[in-house]
Amino acid sequence: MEQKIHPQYEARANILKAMGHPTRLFIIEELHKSERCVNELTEMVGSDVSTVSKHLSVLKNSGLVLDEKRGTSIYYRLCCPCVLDFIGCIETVLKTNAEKQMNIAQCCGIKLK
Amino acid sequence: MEQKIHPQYEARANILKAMGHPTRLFIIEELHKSERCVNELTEMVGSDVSTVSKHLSVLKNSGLVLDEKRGTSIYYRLCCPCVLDFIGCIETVLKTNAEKQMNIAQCCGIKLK
DNA sequence: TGGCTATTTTGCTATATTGCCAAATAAGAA
DNA sequence: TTCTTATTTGGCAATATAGCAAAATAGCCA
Repeated sequence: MEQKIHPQYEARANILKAMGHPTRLFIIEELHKSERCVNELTEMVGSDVSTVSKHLSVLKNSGLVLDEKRGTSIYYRLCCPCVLDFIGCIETVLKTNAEKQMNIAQCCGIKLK
Repeated sequence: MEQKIHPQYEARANILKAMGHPTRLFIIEELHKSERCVNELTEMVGSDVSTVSKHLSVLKNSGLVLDEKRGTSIYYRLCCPCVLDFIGCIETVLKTNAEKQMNIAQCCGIKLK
């Protein structure tokens, strides 16, 4: 039986899956601005520190971030800043969808603000 | 209580999540080459047609693909081909990780083929 | 109409993810 | 050493996802 979906797709999907969570996406963007320790990120995210730690571990396992211990804290930073280039395209998708919905609404005679 | 993670991140994460599955990633790449109907994709993927249909519905709901009925078949095509630009960066991440692992192995005196 | 083809939906089970709490770990300061 | 801070881990419940098979739906053609 032929293997149709190659391991290559698994590897790529893992990275996209790691990015596919609002909190992790937020963290990625934050780390794009500057490195941060768990404590700081927890403050920004607003959920339990263990939750943030687990999100960071997902990002680390997928190879998207690196960590470095300095003093009493562990600082995380983005491994490949190019992942932020995705956002532009994603915004294009979102905009396209929004416009599509607007057109549908207008065709139905619904007035939008 | 301040809302820390904005809806914007939810929307973006949804698109990344939709891409974060090996089969769906395969389908996206296939649709990048040319539009395809469910039948053709099912053949290529090698799993049940209902499974492929569900994956396509995920991609459609996230706005990544469009469908058009022609004759008895429904043809899917990529909405925003730019999503394929991600792959280059993802490969960079994967390559970086692979090299990191190789270095670790070499430091441990493990010989690689 | 009935049969055929293409696709989607539903029902189901197995598995994975999320997020919180509490406990464990690590390391610096007193 | 004990106290404190920073982070990770384990346990657990709620929720979401994946994939198959069967049933339902839609549209074409004789």
